[in-house]
Amino acid sequence: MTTKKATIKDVAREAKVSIASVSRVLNGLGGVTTETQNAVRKAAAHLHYVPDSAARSLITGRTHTIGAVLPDLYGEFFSELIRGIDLAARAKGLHLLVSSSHDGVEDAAAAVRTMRGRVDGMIILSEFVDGPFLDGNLPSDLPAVLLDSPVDHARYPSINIDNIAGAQAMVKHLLDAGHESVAFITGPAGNYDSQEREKGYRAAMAKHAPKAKLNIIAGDFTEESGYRAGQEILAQAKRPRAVFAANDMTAVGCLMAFKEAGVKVPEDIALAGFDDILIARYVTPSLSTVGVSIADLGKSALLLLTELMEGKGHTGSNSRTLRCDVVVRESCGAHQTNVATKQPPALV
Amino acid sequence: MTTKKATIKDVAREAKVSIASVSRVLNGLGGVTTETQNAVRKAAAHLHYVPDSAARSLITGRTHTIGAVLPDLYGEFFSELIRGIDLAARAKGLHLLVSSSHDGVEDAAAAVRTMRGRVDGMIILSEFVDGPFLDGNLPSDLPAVLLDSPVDHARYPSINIDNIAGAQAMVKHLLDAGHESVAFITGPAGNYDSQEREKGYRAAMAKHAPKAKLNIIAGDFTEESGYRAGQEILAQAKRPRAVFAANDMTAVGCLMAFKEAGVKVPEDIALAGFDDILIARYVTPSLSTVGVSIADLGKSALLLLTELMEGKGHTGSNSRTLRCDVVVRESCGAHQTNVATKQPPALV
DNA sequence: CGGCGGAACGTAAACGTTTTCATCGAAACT
DNA sequence: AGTTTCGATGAAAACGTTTACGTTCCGCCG
Repeated sequence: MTTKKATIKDVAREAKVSIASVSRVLNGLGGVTTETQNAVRKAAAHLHYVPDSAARSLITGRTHTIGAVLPDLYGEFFSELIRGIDLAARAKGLHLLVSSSHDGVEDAAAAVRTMRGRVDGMIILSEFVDGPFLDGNLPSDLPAVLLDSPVDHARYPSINIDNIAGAQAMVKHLLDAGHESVAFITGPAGNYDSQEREKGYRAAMAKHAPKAKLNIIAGDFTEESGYRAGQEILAQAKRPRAVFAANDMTAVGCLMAFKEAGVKVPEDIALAGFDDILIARYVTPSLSTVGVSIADLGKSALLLLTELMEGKGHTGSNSRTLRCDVVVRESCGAHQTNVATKQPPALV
Repeated sequence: MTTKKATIKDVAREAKVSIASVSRVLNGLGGVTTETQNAVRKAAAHLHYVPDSAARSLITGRTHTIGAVLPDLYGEFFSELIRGIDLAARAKGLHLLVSSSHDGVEDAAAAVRTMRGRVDGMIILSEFVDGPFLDGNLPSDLPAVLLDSPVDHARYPSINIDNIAGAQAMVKHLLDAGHESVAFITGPAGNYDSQEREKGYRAAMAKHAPKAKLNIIAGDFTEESGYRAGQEILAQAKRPRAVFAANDMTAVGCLMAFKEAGVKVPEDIALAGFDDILIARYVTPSLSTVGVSIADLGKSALLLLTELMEGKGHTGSNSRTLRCDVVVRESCGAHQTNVATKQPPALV
């Protein structure tokens, strides 16, 4: 990195060709002798030439950058998501412009707007986006994919976690483990994920324990709310045999309440969460939960976005849904080589 | 977002002025009548005009974007760091280009190079950077600040966590709590943070327990290595009364080994980590540790970077160091309103 | 041998800004 | 009243590319 930066003109002069030829060679457009190709490459290398991305963007209209607009996520979710997006983006030769920590509509709108013209596409994860928001803040020709969003917009596909199936599977698992009554602690009232998970809970109960009564306690995804919900549950006349919290932090709070009251988990009451955050493995007892590969979510989003960017418009049905898995640990009472639930031997 | 995008010419035509005046108004350069100002603003608003950032970058040479190059960090550290940087950047009207998950020199070098020309400055956190790396991959006129790096480069300042002081404080705390012998579990051999923390351990021991023998076990920052180290410690002829691990994950692994062996923490042996990751609060017993405000680290880095970008070059001494604090929880045996270690009443 | 097609290459326009410089008029001075 | 000064404005250059279009040259076919 010695002197001033070399331009395409310098390369052209050094290689004794026109700038058009330099451009052709460096972009691999063909129509150039191998001879001049070599001359150009040599000159470019010699001068440490790097094309000016601003000039290029100006004329091509492409930035080779995609933008990610994210809310104030908890650590792990955030890092995994970015990791997934970034890795996939790099593989496609794209840069990643990040704007995180938005906690209001106006905040998110501002972020989206300032990215205008700086990106070729966007990945948006925000509970505030809806149809009007998108129509009002996104240039109509900018490809975008929505993450974990209920909105079904004609122009923008979305990728969702299969909350319903995941919750359903966990509730079934609890039921199968012999806990005939299971309570559910919700997330914040308007939250999409929470609503979906509740649907899963209801569906599983309806299907596998039709005569059991539903037992739904309000929470808001915080540890604090889980703690209160736990106390509430202990105060109930007829305690449930198991508790399924809408996310892991809530479950952890609930666990604290149980511990404090001397109620044993899972012996007295089983417990499960959703998300499989890192902490889940380290609380005592370790927390059974529903896991999602967040990195895959990010990767899928980017891949879908690049498809959009490469012309094929949103056909209206390219939304995808990502499956999630029950991860069994100690808190649900069905852990380890449990002889009772062991599989029958294979027939061969 | 109705039609095609409006350019400065369109605004000029609509406002019946020259493009120069439009530019002047929109950039607040003065030398324009309030009358024309209004006309321009009105026209711009009417056309939904947004200046083309590529064209602007092309001529001004500034991108209003800063780049962050980061390794494969664990969740919380990563998200907090980005959050700190992003928030500070937004406050300064800067965008954030992220490239994460680098696990090799070549990887990091590539990331740095592709950002060339797209950013006005860089924040780099990588164990691979050293003098030659910087000289070879960074344009000489590009401001950059290093995070948590030992390199003392004339051109690039760095911001470091005060590992030594933090470790020293924790060891002193353990000693003060009555644990006369404390062992130390290191991080990976070449790791800078680990080395600094070890220095702190040695310094504190030398100062506050000069006759005690040093007891250093090798680890590598992983939970697994902590587990092995824990077993090793239990096998020692003369067990230490306390263990200080170079990071929290190691401490957690160590804790698992102790639990498994039926050794009680902190009664039989006290334990402390470093980093204050989220998990530290949730293990049983909760882990005493040394906390750092990572978000502040990111924020400081950005602020320092903007100073560099605003002209005042690196004076050679604008490296900063961020203090960290002992956070006392259960595992060190000095928790709660411990009368023995209460402060004497103030003299007034 | 003349015309023609195509490959290689160069010229110049275009992208949308910022910024220098010249112009113009009016106000302010002598 | 003539001249100067100054503030507001516009014309045009410049930034570094890509790309449409022309030009040249060569080989080929009729």
